[in-house]
Amino acid sequence: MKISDAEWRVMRVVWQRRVATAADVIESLAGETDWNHRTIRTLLGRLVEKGALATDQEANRYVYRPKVTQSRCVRDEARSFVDKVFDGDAAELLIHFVRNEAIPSEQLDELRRLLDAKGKEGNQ
Amino acid sequence: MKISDAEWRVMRVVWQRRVATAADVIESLAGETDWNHRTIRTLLGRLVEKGALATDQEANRYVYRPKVTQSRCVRDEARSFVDKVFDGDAAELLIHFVRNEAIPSEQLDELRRLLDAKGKEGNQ
DNA sequence: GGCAAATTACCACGATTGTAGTCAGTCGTC
DNA sequence: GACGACTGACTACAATCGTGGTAATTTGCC
Repeated sequence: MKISDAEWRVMRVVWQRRVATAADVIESLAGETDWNHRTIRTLLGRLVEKGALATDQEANRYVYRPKVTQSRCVRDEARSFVDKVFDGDAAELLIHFVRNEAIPSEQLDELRRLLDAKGKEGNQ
Repeated sequence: MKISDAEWRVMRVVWQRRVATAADVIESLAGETDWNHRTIRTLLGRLVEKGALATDQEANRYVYRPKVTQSRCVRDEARSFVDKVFDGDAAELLIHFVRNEAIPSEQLDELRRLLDAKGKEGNQ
């Protein structure tokens, strides 16, 4: 299941709120985008078709909730990104980002801890 | 300039060889894909239109060479990926990958060195 | 020197994506 | 109880993408 750029914006809102009506999503995105509300409704509909969201009827409208987890989608998306750009070599991607992106120091520390843990686990 | 998944396969070949004829690319990809040679020629043409490749006429055919650097494209692609999936937070991406991907130990070491260097530079 | 193979130029076609519009029902309000 | 606001259903439409076909030209080879 392939979630497009615009659809990711919508999914992130629903993942964050856990459930949301169309109006909720429209309101959440009003600050970040200038999308017409119809655009957002279209995206919600497509996400339901794709199986990324499920709906519950409530009164006269739908309540949307995620049918796939965010971490699952992140994994898939990351995998296809790394396949495309780094020919599947995730370590190359990491090296690229560490070299090229500003990283706050707490997160640097967290990364060091993760790397150390990974080193110790026998790096399978 | 947006390079599609299929186009990336082609670009990676040209970047690696620095210059390549269509036949070179077709041969290089023969092992990895089962694309028709016409497909690859179409992709090469589109990449020239997009300004990602330049051509030099040589005898009766073209020699393609990159017009954009790989690192530039990697940066752009990585940026839009991290915007889409992690809302622009590159550190979150790194943490995700370190957690979820197997990384050979030499690359773990390299990452540690990079992190240390980054920590010392005053993490701007 | 004629023919098969390679090459470029141009066309095709269905799927997906971004970005809405129309139509028709429902519901709260005056 | 009429009307405007909100909602979902369906439709639209151009751009991009994956995938490849046709036509025309060149060219190496027999």
